[in-house]
Amino acid sequence: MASEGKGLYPIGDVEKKTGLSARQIRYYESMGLISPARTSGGQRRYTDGDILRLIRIKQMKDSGFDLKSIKEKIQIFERNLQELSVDDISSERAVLSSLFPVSNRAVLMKLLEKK
DNA sequence: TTTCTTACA
DNA sequence: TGTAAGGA
Repeated sequence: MASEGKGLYPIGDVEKKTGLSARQIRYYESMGLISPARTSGGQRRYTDGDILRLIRIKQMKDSGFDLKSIKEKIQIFERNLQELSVDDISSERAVLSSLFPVSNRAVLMKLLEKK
């Protein structure tokens, strides 16, 4: 990739890593699903977390969910994630890096639970 | 060359 | 969602 190892990637790298078009990535940002950083020149810079988030969005999109549903799910997921105690999960990274793992099905259900 | 915004034969 | 235009 153009910026391997830095931890921040331009949109071209994100297209390759997520399989989403730059058009879609920018559109999702306008819809409030992601908030990438900007360089002084105005170019977007995505973190690994942003990319993981986009991959989850793509999976839900491919599963037939509309953007509205996806946005709600992610907001619920992340709001609940902040409220989870260390008793439920080993670490936040473990959850973020695992795209709906079967081994953590119970925790996943808890994260997606509507409050 | 890559990315950005705006706009739609 | 894709793509063209025009600038950075």
